[in-house]
Amino acid sequence: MAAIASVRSALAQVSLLGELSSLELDELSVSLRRRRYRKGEVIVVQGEPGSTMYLIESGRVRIAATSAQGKEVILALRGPGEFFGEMALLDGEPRSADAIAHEASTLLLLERTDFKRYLEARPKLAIRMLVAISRRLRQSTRMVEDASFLDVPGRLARVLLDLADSHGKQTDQGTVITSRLTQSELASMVGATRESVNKWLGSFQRLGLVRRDGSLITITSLEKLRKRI
Amino acid sequence: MAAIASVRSALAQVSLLGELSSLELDELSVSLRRRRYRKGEVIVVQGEPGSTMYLIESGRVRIAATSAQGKEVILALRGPGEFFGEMALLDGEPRSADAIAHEASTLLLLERTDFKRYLEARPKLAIRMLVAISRRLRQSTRMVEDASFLDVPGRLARVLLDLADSHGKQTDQGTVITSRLTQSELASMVGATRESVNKWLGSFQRLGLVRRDGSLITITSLEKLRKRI
DNA sequence: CGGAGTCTATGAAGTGCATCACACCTTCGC
DNA sequence: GCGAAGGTGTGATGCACTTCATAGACTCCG
Repeated sequence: MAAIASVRSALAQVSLLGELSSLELDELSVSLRRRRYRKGEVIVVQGEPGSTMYLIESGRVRIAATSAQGKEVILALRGPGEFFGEMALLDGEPRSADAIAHEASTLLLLERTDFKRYLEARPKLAIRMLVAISRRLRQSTRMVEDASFLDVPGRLARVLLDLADSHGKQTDQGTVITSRLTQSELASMVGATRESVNKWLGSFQRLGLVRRDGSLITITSLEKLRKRI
Repeated sequence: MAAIASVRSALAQVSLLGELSSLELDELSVSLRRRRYRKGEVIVVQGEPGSTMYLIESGRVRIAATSAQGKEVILALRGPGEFFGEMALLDGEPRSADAIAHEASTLLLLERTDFKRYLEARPKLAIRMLVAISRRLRQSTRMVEDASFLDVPGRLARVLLDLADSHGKQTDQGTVITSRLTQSELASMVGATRESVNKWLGSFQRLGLVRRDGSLITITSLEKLRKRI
């Protein structure tokens, strides 16, 4: 179990924009364990039973699923202040996806029994979680819509805009996507092949919608890219 | 406002397999309004603000989204005992999809203020909702996976099996899908064209996986169909 | 009843995207 | 600093699925 003071200070920077308030985290902090994960380390694997929920203190975690043929879909990238692994804990079903440390990360672990206890005692916390999960459901439904309404360039534009939103930083050049992503990873988010993503990224660049320096992508015009959806 | 006694009796049949327990519904019943919808009537439209949550007393409701080009995706079919419309209410965002009465239905309406009040006072209810929404999220992520892992026949098999699960009735012939669905509607659930669904349904029938009498589909072997995914 | 509207069936042609193949480039560990 | 591994760039070929076209069957209600 992590020392309360250190957890609390760690949470200070997490809680501002996070999915749980600092007050709620303070209360939880006694039950939290902290653990570091190296880049690429597997945190949770699809299909296994799970009794732990994870809070991201620092780093990034990739939520993904792998097909029988070894193809991967990236369902979400989660960053500091966000949580994951709550579903298996709530409905008792096996883990619905894999979670992998996308970069070196430190996570705070909360066990089912503690979680349930807090949840029952604190209606506000439960409502907070309801709101957070609602948002996820909303995002997930939009992905379903996009899969059937949009073609590859449209879905790519969407993914880039979403990344700009969640992992973007304003600069004079435009909005930089701070998470470094390979084209293969982008492809797994888009639901397309690496080759297609490569082709369309090139096209977007030629149209002046994005700029690329190495693997770093900058969106020069969010507006124009939005029209490309 | 519906009379308490009548609502309670109506809820009796709803609550057994439903997403909320009969106790919870009893408490809610004073705040519920009841309303009938004709087949095809629009209950909620995507993009509008919403402050009402709906409980299905009887009938079926189709949750769907429509693209700019007029194409429709059916995200879910909900039946007696299930609810919908809770998301806009929880996170305050506009409605994420349309809701249309798939057949003549009677719904119980709950307003945001009442909903929030109950939720804050009753942690058990909040947890119950968390579980229900978790399950939805799980289903939604699986749809995202399927969209990228499976081809049309695979997705069709999946949809048929899901329907057998949620709207199926065991008979000597196999599992009958009780909701009458046109091939166009099936196509909107599968994420394919009506023509493709037609073709593959035919193929499934020739292989002895399903049987069709008019628009009624019977799955003769769940096992074999599962292998076809 | 009959005819309009909707649903099913099926085949021919077109296309967006995956697959395959290969060259080049970058990065990082020994 | 060099070799291996992983990432990028780009064309050639194939195919799953859509689109388009057309005909017949069902159904419902005036």
